[in-house]
Amino acid sequence: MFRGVTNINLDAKGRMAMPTRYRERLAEHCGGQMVVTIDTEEHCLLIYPIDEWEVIQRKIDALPSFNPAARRIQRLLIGHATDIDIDGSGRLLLTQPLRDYAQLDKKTVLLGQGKKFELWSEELWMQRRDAYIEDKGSSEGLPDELLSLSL
Amino acid sequence: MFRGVTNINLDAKGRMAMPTRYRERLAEHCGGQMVVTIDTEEHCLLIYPIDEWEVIQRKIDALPSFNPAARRIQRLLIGHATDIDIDGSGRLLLTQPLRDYAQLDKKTVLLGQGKKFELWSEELWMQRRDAYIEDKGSSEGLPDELLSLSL
DNA sequence: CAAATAGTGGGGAAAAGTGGGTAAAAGTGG
DNA sequence: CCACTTTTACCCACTTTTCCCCACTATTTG
Repeated sequence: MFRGVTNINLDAKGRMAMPTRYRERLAEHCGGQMVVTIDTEEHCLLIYPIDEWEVIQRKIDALPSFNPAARRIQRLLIGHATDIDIDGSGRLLLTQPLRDYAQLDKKTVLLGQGKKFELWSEELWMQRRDAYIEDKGSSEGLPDELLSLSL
Repeated sequence: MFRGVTNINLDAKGRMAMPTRYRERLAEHCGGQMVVTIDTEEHCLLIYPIDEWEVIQRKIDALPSFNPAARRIQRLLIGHATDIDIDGSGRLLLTQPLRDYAQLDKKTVLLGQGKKFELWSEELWMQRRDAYIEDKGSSEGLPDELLSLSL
């Protein structure tokens, strides 16, 4: 279970140093093999350990091909999914298309999100986060599981 | 069950000394491993023993990814959840993002709240507390469990 | 009033982050 | 098919930050 927020600077080559506290787990869990793809709802990247990703890809593959929404998800998610290994210094080399999509320059933010990570441009994340915080109390559309949640 | 209110000064490095009366319980209960995250409705921090937190995270993780309200909670709560161990002197080193969110400078207030703690900036807490006291009698919207509660 | 315990502050070793440089590999064109 | 160019990946060294530990001060209690 990943969690927590980390500010990370990409270097001139577009490499992202994975925070050390995750590295050991990732190394033993999947040998540092990751899959990076895009979030279809937000301009951020999703970073999965390869085994977690494969489970998800199988589910997406199984969606009905003639449903337009399903096709959209398939093309976007699977189409952008890129295999990237963590190098000897614990870094991920992000490809140009991925960086472009999420508008990543130097300053980025990595969010632990359970079985995956999200990578945001710092600027975009701040905006999104502030919007979310403003948004409190709007409890329409909450799933029942959430309404009964006791924190 | 934690309870009670304590005034605590953060030091120059942003460290918060956990009151001694809680330390022993926390040490044997979870080895001093804590998880600190933000409250999505108020500008304060939530501090959980790690085992309590893991239960909550599993529930939140399981929420549907395409529900916007669920995404909001996931990004805010899990995204900000930071693993922090109590150091040899019984202190928690709070990260910059967490301190920023709750507007913590030096003077803070720690509230025991059952299975978790809340940490407020003293100033914000005073305001909030006064507002709550003013607000008495507004018993609309109380859940049934509360209406039938006998103190 | 003294001793013990809690609170506070800071310094330094170790680890993490960062930035190239070079060698190998892949791609391209003649 | 070979040679040249460009890209990729791996490695090493340097800088910065983190965190751990120790010492000092304040406060409480017997």
